[in-house]
Amino acid sequence: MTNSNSESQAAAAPSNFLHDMIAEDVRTKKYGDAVIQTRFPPEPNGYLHIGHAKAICIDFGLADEFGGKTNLRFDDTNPEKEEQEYVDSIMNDVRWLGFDWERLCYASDYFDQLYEWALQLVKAGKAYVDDLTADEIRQHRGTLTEPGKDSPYRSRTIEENLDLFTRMKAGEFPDGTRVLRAKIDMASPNLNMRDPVMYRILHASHQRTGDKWCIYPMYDYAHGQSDSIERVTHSMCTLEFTDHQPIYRWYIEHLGIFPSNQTEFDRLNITYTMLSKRKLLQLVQENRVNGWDDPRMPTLCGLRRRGFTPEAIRAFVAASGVSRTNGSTDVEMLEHFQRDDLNRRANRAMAVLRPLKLVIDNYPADQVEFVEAANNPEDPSAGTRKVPFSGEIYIEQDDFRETPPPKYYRLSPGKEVRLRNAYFVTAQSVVKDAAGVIVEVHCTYDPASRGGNSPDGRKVKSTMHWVSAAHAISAEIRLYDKLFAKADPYDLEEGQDVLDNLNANSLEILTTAKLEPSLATAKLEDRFQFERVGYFCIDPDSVPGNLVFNRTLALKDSWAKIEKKSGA
RNA sequence: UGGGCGAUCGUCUAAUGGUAGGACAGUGCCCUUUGGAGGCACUUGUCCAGGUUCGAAUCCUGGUCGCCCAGCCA
Repeated sequence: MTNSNSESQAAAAPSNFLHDMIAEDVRTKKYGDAVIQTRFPPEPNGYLHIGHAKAICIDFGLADEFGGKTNLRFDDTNPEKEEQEYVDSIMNDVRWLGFDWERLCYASDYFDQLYEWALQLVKAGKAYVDDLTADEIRQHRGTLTEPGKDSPYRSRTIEENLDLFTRMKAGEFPDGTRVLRAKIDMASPNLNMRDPVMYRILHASHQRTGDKWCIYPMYDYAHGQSDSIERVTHSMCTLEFTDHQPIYRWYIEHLGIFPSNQTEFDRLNITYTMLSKRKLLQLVQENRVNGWDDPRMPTLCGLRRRGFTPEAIRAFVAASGVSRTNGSTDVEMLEHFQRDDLNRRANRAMAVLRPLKLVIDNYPADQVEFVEAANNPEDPSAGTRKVPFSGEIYIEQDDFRETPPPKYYRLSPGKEVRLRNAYFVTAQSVVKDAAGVIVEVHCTYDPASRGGNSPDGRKVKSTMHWVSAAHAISAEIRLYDKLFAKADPYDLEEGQDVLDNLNANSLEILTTAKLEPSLATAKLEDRFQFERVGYFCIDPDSVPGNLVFNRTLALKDSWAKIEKKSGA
């Protein structure tokens, strides 16, 4: 690798407080000679979204930077919400994003150990079985401003606690009748320390442990110890867990086990985007979208189907940074990194989304020529292709105006433009239907301008894409817009729900598009730039002969901007 | 209103007592066989008030504002 490359890479690895912290821990040998160990700990109760991508990049990326390891650990302590389908999708999405784990782990792998440790805490008088109902526990917990009250069962003897907890495990009691609690401090200003529940009774079958257990550990009782078992040195999580850090440490200290350390960072928020797993599930269940992988979804599978690339997502995450502030990154930044990536990699093609017939009156009848077109002007190694041209072609309806507005450089009566890679044409007349709608434009071409240049040096202001009518293929085109109508989806009126801010026009399906014939062989995962239009990919709904393209993103459109300004 | 966390261009983020910088967005110009891409330029910021210091975004004090916590969810 060249010097300048490594320099630019060092510059690209942004300094942030997590990086600095680990660098310091390495410098001071906080963990001796042990390697840096991190983990990505999703609960398999939904699909991963772009917010998780940030956590993944942090957990895996930081470990990588310091020569460490990262485990993928499923936080599967709640059998009522978790499913194998989610486990599978999560593994798939992590790999797709470009990461591979050192070990695949499950919190449920540690259920036996966790139970032994619970026994240990009971024997030490640091945990007790509580017979209070959920409601009574809540009442005893106190409020933000008032301390809680001890449960009447808090002072049970160790023997009684041991007996009861053993019988909880043995399945002697129905769901919800008893819990095991840590004996900490009911007056703590931190509500998480007011005797947190360690185990609840749940006669539910677990997707991995089956019916072995009818008591399941709570997150707080499982997470830190799972980290400890895996000898995780740096346990990164999002800010809302900051208040849990004391309980994370309490269990580790009182059990005397490997001291993993938790550090929190800010969640990723993006404008016009909602990243609540619960609400995303609701969108799916209520069919407000077409599944978890609907291309409008911020899920990784949705973004993938939409045509987003792991490279762009990683670049976006790196650029948006990590801190401890609550903010919301402009969705334009995500779009920028995706366009940037696709601009360099995507082959070009011509496709007319909303066709208007253009007839070249002086073009020899029945003549067909093949013009050469660059596959990617950004990358000469992508080569060229031949595109059929004839006297009847389709152009974009937007590219013709009978009475052009100011600064409109495209085709209008008497105006000469270039057809990309082909000829100069001059509009002569229009044909309208009974309703007065233009159905056909007639023009003449300059045979000397083949390839797109006139030998006399004549300039044109505009270059337009086109598709030969006789050679065009048809395809369904799906255009996507933002899923939410408001930059902040949670900007709600009284009584409104976040789903009331859904953008009613987030999907538009075009069925009359005309595409250049080379696109007939497009395959899943192929990505294209339809010149002057946007980036597109093949949707899995495609079948040979009946192609479906998804628009990943539109190209930036400075004409639309001009038009909007003059219209406003 | 108890506790915790935070506050730097419109947005995200650097600067770790010593020139407030980058990216996105925006604006203007140049260039262009994509009104794409690219190039150049410009604009805008340290929450407030005091203090320490030769010097403060950074340290101190006091405010203000925002986020999180009262699941047998994670």
